[in-house]
Amino acid sequence: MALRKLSNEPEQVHGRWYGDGCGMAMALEVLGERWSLPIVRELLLGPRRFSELRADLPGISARVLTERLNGLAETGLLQKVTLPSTVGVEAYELTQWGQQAEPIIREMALWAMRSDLHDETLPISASAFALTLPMTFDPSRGADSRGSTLGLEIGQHRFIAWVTGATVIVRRGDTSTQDVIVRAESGNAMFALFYARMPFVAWAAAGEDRAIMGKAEDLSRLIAALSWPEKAAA
Amino acid sequence: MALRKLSNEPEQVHGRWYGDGCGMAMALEVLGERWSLPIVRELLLGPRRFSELRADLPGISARVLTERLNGLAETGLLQKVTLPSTVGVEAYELTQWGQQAEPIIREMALWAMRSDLHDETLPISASAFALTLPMTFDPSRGADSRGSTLGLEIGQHRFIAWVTGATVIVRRGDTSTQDVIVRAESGNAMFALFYARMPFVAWAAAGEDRAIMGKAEDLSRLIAALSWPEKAAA
DNA sequence: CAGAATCCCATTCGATACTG
DNA sequence: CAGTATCGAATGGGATTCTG
Repeated sequence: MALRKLSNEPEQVHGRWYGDGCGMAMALEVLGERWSLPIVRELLLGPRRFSELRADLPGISARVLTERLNGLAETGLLQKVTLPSTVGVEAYELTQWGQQAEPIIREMALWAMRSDLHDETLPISASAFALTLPMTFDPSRGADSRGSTLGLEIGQHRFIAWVTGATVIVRRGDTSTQDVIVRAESGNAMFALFYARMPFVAWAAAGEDRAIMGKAEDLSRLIAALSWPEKAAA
Repeated sequence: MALRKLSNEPEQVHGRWYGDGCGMAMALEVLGERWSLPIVRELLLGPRRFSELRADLPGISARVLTERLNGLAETGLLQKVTLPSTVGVEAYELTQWGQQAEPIIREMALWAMRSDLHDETLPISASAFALTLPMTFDPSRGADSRGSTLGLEIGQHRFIAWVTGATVIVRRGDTSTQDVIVRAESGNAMFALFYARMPFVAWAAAGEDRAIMGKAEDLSRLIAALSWPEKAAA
């Protein structure tokens, strides 16, 4: 294994461990199990509750989610917390180290986006969409919105985003006071607006609960600064 | 699934696929199986033969290696080639797209290196060691070696490396004509020299087939510019 | 709602042996 | 050397049920 032993488990010279001193192999042992990375992705923008994770990761079973959360907590990627805001609500939050896995997820996503095999029409979670903004932001395309803030409402999810220097910051947060607010029912609907670049009016009319409120020009400027990676693979 | 269907496989709504439009999920479907990323890592610095891969990935079975090579070839990450140098020798080579997976591996490795759980004393392959050089190179630490080249001899492996601008380039290649040549029996031995920073003489004496030949000061300068990430996790 | 406990099947992995 | 073939064992993980 590429992990120091956490407890006194039986010596397993073969078995599941790579036994490889390369850091990548150790990362695989911590994050390589099925569903681990999607869970981390869902937590990157803020703590989530068990049922929220289940809802945002269609296909995961309660059993596997429990196992992964416990495993990731044992290895120090996340921890169970009681949210200060509401009373007694428990949630899972990335540790600092877990948060630092973001570049791994970013590079995987950017790599996949460049492939013809990637199917953008599949359902995409609110978090996954929100994370594309910093991934695809290209500061050379302008969009210095003088501190203008964007509110993103995707189903029940609420994010705020703003451009600072060469990057976009995204967090979960209250959308009500932002300069421009965009609402849609799903990440895929947001994709149509931000990357397929449907005209605002047509886009808003194409769904039940879609809206663009506030300074639409700020939104235009941000969208213009996003660039989906070009397809480069066979 | 997050892959467009490659052929007419049975519709598998559940099963192994994430069904997630996020690029990361697609990457997991292509690269997430056990041994896939270690195989790609071993190919990053140049084509390798079947038996070489087996030797450099201790623990992989012929069956799994075959399966992975075929699978990765199907998805376009690598291809079987006949090496031009020797007659009729077949090997596996990354495609351009496969080569672009390097940032994924780099971020995973850098992330793991920062963890206390990472055990650097485990065996490390020659390729994995060679790949650490560009990962840990910090141009702000000097080491502009005026085009000086380094030959790395690790067991039967031969790499050349040189500093260009802010990065280190590493490739498989002939070591005989380089400015300074380092030879050792394993990646771990190299680790002791480059990162544990044993004094050259003591280091060379600590193993059977170790040597530093040529301009030792060039080697010193390079080593001084490498910085293993600091441990940052619990 | 948040998980623990069972059950059970499909897959996968690894070891060994075999072949062109 | 470059894989195939076969087989046993482990386990991953989906579905269901139960509990506090």
